[in-house]
Amino acid sequence: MPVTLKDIAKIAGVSVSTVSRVLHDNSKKYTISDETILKVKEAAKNLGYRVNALARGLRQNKTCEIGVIVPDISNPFFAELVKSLAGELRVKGYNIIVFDSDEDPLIEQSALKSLIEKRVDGLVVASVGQDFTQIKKVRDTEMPMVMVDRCFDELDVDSVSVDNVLGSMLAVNYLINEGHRRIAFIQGLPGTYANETRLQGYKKALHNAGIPIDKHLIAGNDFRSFNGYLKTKYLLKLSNPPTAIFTAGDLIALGALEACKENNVRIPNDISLVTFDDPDYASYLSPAVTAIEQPIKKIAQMAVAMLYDRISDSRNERRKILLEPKLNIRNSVARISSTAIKSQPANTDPNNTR
Amino acid sequence: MPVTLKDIAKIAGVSVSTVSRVLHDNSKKYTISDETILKVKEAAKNLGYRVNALARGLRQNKTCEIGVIVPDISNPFFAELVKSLAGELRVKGYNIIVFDSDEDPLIEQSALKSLIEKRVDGLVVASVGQDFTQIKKVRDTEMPMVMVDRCFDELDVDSVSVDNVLGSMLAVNYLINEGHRRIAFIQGLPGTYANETRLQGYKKALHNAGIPIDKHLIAGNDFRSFNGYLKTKYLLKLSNPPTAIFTAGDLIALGALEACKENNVRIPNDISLVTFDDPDYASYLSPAVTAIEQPIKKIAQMAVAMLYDRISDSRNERRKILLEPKLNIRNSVARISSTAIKSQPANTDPNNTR
DNA sequence: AGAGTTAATGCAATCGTTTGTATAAATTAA
DNA sequence: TTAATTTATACAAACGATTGCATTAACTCT
Repeated sequence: MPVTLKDIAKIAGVSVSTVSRVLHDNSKKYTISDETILKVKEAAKNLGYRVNALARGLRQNKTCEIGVIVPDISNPFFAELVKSLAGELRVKGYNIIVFDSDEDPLIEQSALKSLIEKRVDGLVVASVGQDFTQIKKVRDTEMPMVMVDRCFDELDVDSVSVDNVLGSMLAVNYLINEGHRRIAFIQGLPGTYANETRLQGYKKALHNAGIPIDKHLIAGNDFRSFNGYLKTKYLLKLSNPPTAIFTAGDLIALGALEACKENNVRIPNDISLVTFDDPDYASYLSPAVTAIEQPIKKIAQMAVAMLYDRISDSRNERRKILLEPKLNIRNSVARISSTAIKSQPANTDPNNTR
Repeated sequence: MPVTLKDIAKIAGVSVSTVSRVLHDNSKKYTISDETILKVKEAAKNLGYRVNALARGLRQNKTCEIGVIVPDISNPFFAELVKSLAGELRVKGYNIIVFDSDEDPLIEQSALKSLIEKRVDGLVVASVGQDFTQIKKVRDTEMPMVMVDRCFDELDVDSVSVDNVLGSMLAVNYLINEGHRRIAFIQGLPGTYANETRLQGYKKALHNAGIPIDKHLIAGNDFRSFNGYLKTKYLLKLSNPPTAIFTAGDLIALGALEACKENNVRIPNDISLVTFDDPDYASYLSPAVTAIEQPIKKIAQMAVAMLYDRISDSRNERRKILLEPKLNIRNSVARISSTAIKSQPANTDPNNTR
């Protein structure tokens, strides 16, 4: 059985409260003789004392734990985010409890339940959901919470994310500048914040350029790679296929690459590719993929700062932070001459055997 | 303030113990009238009761939490491992508390401390360490623990990992069969289990083939990509450079790719590459990289099963499990004719401008 | 020398559960 | 009808810490 204050008290011949003060209480409110301090510390060390965080948390009504929920920790974006959050929080004296909701609202819900029961001091949530009833319930609690990446426009809640609309516009504008007109969008899970805002940016960029939106060029239904694979196959089979694909997430792009490879469609010669998210390996892909980079570290920093503010003072007003994305140009986009676009179908490459 | 059993008891007009039994106790040891059950459940629902896991854990002496420590959660291998562990444990009713030690033994140590203080029911540890004094101390506790991926040969402790020696041999034997003789090894952190065993396999394969070990061809000192980058640059500059590089981890391979790209060294034409670890994106890299795949899901399953055994019965003997790795052949290795090898220096390609 | 301080420590309540034992009322058995 | 049993519930002691208050002894001041 683990050692308790009581055990130490017995051996050191003092009371439990004295032991507690020696070991944990730094407020010099109580004076304790050097001799006692020595005896207690000695005994604690010999017995290998470890404070019971449950008992302490119960008594102090705080746990120094922050709950983190992400939809998919194997997605490099979230892995990096979790790492950054953990780093930021560690220096502030907090540990994190991570839940992977596996893109499943039910798991997310049970994760929320668990974390609340554990009495974490705060929550950082990247929600799967298209629907915010559960999140709203938590917000209406005194539980400090900030949402990251996946949040809800309509819900008044602290949140930090990248400016997805701007990100998509950067990507699509770049494609347009390179001469593309038929630009497909393979989206993630419809109804989610990340997806809707990215879609919105895509549409806005096309609209600004006076390019009508062709709904056959918008496909996809989740953020996984298989979705990218399937929808790329579909797009390549269109009678009038796109000259460029913009994917809503890194995994989708991976799937798109696979589909192109299988169909012997070369990037960027036969079709161009840009993706939202910029994982470390993007520059080593075949070809190096042009991508929208999110400032992950900064997202984590802001989220932690906001959470900290809310923990300290729950009564200030809620904020929604948008950070700037960045376009990293690599080799997955081909320039198309505008004459070619006007005079003939996009796919002019005889090697393209799709 | 959160709702407690007391609040419910007051409203329902019964005692706290009755409330507790209605809400949580499934042992039909105590009979409670339907009327009371209804009243209590009603009140609990109305008040939005959430059990306090701290109080419960304290009383029951268990938390249903498992601590997980990994050296780098942004490494896809560990991200995937954590995800698998979380999935396996969730169905068994356990949550996980993840710590990222950031390859730092001091952080690992403080993570261990935190987790023990939190009274987790068990630990799954992929240790950074070259040194197992801390881990040994934990093992000698009644805390159930299993080590994964990074363990210690000399320490008697439950562990699950891939057969690293075999994995390296698969990789190196394959290179040898393709005609390579000058095979470099870019290693990870020396002194760690994963590294030493992989190095051992590398040496053994060379030895079995009667190829002497050239210590200039063994370089590197951690598992990060920058290490791969630097050491590849170094290897390329050797007067008698290797014809193939075998890297000890996926991130190292990424660094190697970058260095080759910068030096206009083509893979596999100018140099071949094989890596330990096989992340999802490996097949989409430029070129698709031949890699040693670890059965991550199986590692997680075994680890959880073993941990579970130990939690149920701490007195059975400790086991060390080795799982089989798999060689996934892709396009990063060139066949070298044996005549070329015998008659002239390995690098015969005039395009190689290193 | 007595009053007032200060130093050093102990007592006991508390946090929110769980759970063994006790108890009262209702039912059954003899 | 009374003892034995069952049903339904309450009491109270843990779990291991923290912390306001009380207490004792020693010291300082006048």
